[in-house]
Parts: sequence; C-alpha cells; structure tokens
Amino acid sequence: MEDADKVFKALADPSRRKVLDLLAAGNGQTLGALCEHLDMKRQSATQHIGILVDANLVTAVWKGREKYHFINPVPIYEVYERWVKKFEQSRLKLLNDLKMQLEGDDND
Amino acid sequence: MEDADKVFKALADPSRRKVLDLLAAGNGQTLGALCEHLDMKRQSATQHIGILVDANLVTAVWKGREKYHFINPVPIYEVYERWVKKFEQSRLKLLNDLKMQLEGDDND
DNA sequence: ATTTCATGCAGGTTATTGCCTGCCTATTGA
DNA sequence: TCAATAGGCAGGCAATAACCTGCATGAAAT
Repeated sequence: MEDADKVFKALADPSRRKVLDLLAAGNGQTLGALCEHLDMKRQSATQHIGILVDANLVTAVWKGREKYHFINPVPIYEVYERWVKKFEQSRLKLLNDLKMQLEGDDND
Repeated sequence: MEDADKVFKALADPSRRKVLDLLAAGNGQTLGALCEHLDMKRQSATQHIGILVDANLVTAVWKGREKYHFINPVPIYEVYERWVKKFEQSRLKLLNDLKMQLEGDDND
C-alpha cells in the first residue's frame, strides 16, 4: 500500500482520529491510558493503534512493561502539502466553476 | 454519520481521490469522461461518485442526458481548518516530544 | 517466588466495502 | 419513430474492517 494511502485510511476511522486527538492533548500516553477514553476493548484499541503506527502517524516506545505512544505529525503534514494544498490553491476558481453551473448560466 | 467523518471516509479510497484529481485537472466532467481514466465499470464509478457527492465534495448538475461533476473545495478546506491545522500548529512541539523519547533522555 | 499488571498474539464473527452483472429509463439524433 | 447513447437501480459476492473472547508473555511489586 502506498504511503499516502495508509495515512488516509488511518484517518478514516473516528476512533483513530480520537487517539490522535488524545495524544495531541497529552503526548506519550500508555495503551491503558488511551483505552480509558475509548469505548472498546483494549485489544481493539491495539489494532487501531497498530494501523496508526503502520501509517507512521504514531511511534511507540517501550519502557519496562509499559508502552508509550507519541504522535508523529510529519505524515499528516505531508498529506496536507501534497494533496490538500492543491485544492486550497485553486479553491476560488473551483468554487466559481460550481457557482456558475448552479446559477445555470446556460452554456450549451 | 458526522460531516467530517463522511469527508475522511470519502478521501480514504484512492479511486475517489483520483476522481477529485481528475476534476481538479478539468472541472465539470461527465461520468463517461471520468470513467475513461478509472479502471472499473461505470456502475462502480457511480458508487464512488455517490460517496463524494454525499460527503459534499462533488456536486453534480444534469444537462439533458449528461451529468456534469464539479468539485466543491469547501469541505476539504474545513477539514484542514478544524483538524489538520491543530497538528500542524503543534508540529514542532510534537516532533520534539518524539525526538526526546527516541533519544532516550532517560526520565523514569 | 508468586502474584499482579501491562500488553501481545490468535482466531472467530458480523458489518461494510468495492466490485461485478443484468436490466431499466430517458434523451438525442438519424 | 427507433436505434444509439448517457446514465440509474437492484442484487450478489468476495475481501476487508472492526469488533469480540481466550490465552500467553514478561516486567513489577509483594
């Protein structure tokens, strides 16, 4: 799977976005701490986090028997740079195309 | 389903991102025109486009027997504003958290 | 040394997704 | 008027996703 695709797919699930939000609120949390805010079993959370790690959005660090999780903001920024920015730049033109059509400036 | 969630889910599929790319390259294309660049049956493309329309990322306009498709850049910008920006803003701090941990500045 | 605690690993189930085929409708133009 | 064209609608099917339960492991604390 392509890198950007992994990131988009990882972001597609609300629980995973919540994990990122939780980590943005307090970086370096353990699995157990994250689970307290997630409405699912620990094992399910592990799977979600695995997808985030695979997309390189989260990095995990073991310390003793605990595992601490940190956001890596780079991939999300890259997606913005390579993908969102394109639409943002042409935003006004695109909006105008749309407006013209919806107003029915009959051109056939 | 929440609005932002629809947008994220819509963006999760490479074929749908390709549709947006195609429309960004030439706004106002018909279904047939789009299909020429998509490696799937017309009916499948219709389903993808339906999801984009439902997420309000694309607006379709009928003219005779043809249906023209236009990007609506607003939702993608909103997602950026409300969601991506947060991580972007704290990007340096988050990266530093991560760097500290990976360098193992033993703090226990 | 044993128990407790944090987490991993494996497998099973159900819902969703993405694709297909087959058929229907409506506009267009010969 | 009737064939060709642009697209919609419905159902099926295989792959994936998102949960779960049950059991295993290894570090920490008693």
